[in-house]
Amino acid sequence: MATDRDSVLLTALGVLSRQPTAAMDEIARAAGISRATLHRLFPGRDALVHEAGALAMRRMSAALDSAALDQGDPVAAVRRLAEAVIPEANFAAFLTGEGRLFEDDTINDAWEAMDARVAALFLRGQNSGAFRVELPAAWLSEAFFDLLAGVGWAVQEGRLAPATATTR
Amino acid sequence: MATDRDSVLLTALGVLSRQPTAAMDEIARAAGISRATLHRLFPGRDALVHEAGALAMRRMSAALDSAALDQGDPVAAVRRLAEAVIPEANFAAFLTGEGRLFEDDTINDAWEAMDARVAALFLRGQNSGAFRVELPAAWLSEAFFDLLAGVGWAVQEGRLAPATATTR
DNA sequence: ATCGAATGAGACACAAGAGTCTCAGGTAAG
DNA sequence: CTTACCTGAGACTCTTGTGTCTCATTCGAT
Repeated sequence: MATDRDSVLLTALGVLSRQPTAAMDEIARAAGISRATLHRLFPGRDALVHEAGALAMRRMSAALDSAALDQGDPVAAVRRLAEAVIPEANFAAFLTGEGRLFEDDTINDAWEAMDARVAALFLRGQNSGAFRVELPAAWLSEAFFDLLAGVGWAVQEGRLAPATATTR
Repeated sequence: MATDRDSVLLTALGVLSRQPTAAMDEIARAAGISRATLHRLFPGRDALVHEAGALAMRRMSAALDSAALDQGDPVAAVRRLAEAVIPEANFAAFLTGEGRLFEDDTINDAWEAMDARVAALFLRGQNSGAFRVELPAAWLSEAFFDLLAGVGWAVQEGRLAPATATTR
């Protein structure tokens, strides 16, 4: 886990989520390194965005882990989920915006696994009677990530600073 | 309003919402015309995406018009809104995905006007006691468009065919 | 059948970005 | 101090997409 690569990936994430067509040049300058070293760290643009996506996915998964979705009251779990995941909203925005990433099986599977975990939480809440049952849990999960990406966009455009939760 | 330009714009909309970096070549072939005529219709790529965005915005505005948001029961109005606008969800997905469009004042203003109309509906519902007041109406509007774009993405990726409403 | 306008196909130059390479300068370890 | 390694800067090639042009063909109207 070289911290250097990760720090470069984080700034790349920031640049690319604002401008998906940003050139390697701009990414390198934003990261404070030269284009040459950027190519030394990552063999090409594809590898860069791929690893950036993987990092974003790892961060989101870690956020889900920290929320302990399968424990305690479902309502409280959803609240924990929101609090844990909203700080990472920009990652969600990047992932949904960079559609090409879902051509990759690894990332696609990871995303579906996340989706399944959130859907399981909603399903648990529905079974326990805490949530409404009009909508399938899978839709609720989908909608949750849509809203999360929306928060990410909103933060990027500067019309949101300290976003908070309140769900359902 | 020459229908030919519009039909080309519609297919361009379809291609670009799936792949924002699609080349003029692909767009032309998807529209069944040659690259030359595409350039005869639209002076350049910028003009094409700009007009496509304007068309998408016109369609969404028309959908809002048909929903008569300021009349009748707020709950029924939201339901009408959803039914009118979900068929145009792909346009919303395109607009939110093509972030560069919002550098244009015309499109930006039109979007904000739409946002304001929806926010006004939610505010009206809140004032009449039909909707909850925990969330600002502006947030509800924002979230509504986020979900709409999400539906658009979902349809494009084929995991949704006859999407229906059910809101709140 | 003829004329005219629009279209498609292809060639062309131009620009931008990606990827590679070399070389000079700086830094840390010995 | 010296050496080995890493980095930045710049040049270079290659690819890709854009925009423009020309010319032959086709389609429709007269």
